[in-house]
Amino acid sequence: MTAIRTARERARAELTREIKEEARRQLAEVGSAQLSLRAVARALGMASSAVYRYFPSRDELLTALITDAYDSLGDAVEAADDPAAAPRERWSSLCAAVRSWAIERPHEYALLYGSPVPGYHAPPQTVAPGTRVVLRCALIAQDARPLRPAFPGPLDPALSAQMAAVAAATGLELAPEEAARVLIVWSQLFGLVGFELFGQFTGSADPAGPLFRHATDQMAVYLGLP
Amino acid sequence: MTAIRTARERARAELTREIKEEARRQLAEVGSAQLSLRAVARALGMASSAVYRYFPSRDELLTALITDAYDSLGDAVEAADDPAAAPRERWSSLCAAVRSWAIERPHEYALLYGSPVPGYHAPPQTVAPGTRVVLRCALIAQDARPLRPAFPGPLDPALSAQMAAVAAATGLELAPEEAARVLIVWSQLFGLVGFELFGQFTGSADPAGPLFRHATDQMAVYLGLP
DNA sequence: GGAAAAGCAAGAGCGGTGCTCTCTTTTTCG
DNA sequence: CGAAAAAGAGAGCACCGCTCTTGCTTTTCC
Repeated sequence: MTAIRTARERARAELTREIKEEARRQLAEVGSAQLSLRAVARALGMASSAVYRYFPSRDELLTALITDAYDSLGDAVEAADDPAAAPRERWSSLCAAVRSWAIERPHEYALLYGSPVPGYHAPPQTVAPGTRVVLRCALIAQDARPLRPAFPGPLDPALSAQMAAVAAATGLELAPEEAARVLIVWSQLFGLVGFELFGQFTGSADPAGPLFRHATDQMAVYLGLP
Repeated sequence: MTAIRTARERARAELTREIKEEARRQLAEVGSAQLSLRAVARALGMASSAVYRYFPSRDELLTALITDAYDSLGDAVEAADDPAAAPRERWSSLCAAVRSWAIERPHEYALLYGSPVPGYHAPPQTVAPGTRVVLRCALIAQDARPLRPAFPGPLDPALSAQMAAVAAATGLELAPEEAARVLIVWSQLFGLVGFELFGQFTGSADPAGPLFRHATDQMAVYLGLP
């Protein structure tokens, strides 16, 4: 967080914030691919070329929205998780928080977990905030150790090595098999949310709330939470 | 399938096919939101306005690509499923087929299961071909009955009613709890594939093949396949 | 304090897009 | 054959991302 010293810097920070705010508003209305820098500028009463002083391209603006969204989701998830609660409660709360966040901001969710925006490749700086949710999942699993045994079956050596590397890199105390379970339930969680948001459950589990709660309960059991 | 009688109708069908073909080619290169009707027309050596005689809008062209893609995926999945094989083999083959299909056509996969195309809402005619994969999942489960018991826990009455309605509508002989398990593993499957394609496993389960196989094996157990 | 440097807003302009309209040509069919 | 239907081509509209130039303001530094 760099300190703001001059009035110009203050104005710049303020306007940067306003641009993102307006962009988020339009994103919610028309979606990421229809998000127009010119329209944002118009809404803010400035020339379109002026916006380029703040974001060098439309993709850079989208990147800013992505990192903000990851942070917003991370905040929501971490706020919903009470480390003192029972492991299954923690897991249910996390899942519900992800789902609520997604339902309230479908377009932002799509920005994070839908198709990568066309022609756009996620820059490295979006990686760190993007891991907060899965880290929280892993933390819940770690705090709940020893986990109940999983389905039997040996772990592929390659997978085992990957999981050991992840645990080492993140400092988590999780056996490879446990880390794999975390990744599995994590992807399952977002598979469910994505399917609900993008209409795949239309006509079957519709509304998807009951299936979601049932599925997350089952995932807690699969994960081995006591 | 309406019969083609005149030369004009034949030419129309042929050109319709060529437009879709070229559009698919460009889709693979630049993604759905960058897909340009004008560029398609240019590649085909025709005026952009002429394409509108075949597809009244860009969205209609995308819809055609979507239904084609659903059919292509459905074909691949059904071709990969040998009803005479053991249930777990059937399930593994289905999962592998979905993954292969997706990896070979990431942009088409994104069109189906990524964010809905901006400003675009899936028209009803895409619903039917979109259910082929989940129907095949359900078929495998049905053929494998009796399924091994799931994790204990009562089913929410609302969910139970939804699942019973689905089973009735599709003619599947699946208990509500079993139908719910099918939906869960189905969404899990696409959660995994989507995460791999959209880069969420980058840095952890990377490459994602081992995790994918492990996860699908576990899902087969969860589903209760013998 | 005042000049130089840096930052900023605005406008014009380029090439691209989806889509519509009009005009001409080609094909079909009574 | 001739009318009607279908198809192609081109111009044009409004919008887009992005660049460049032109003035103006603020900051910086001597």
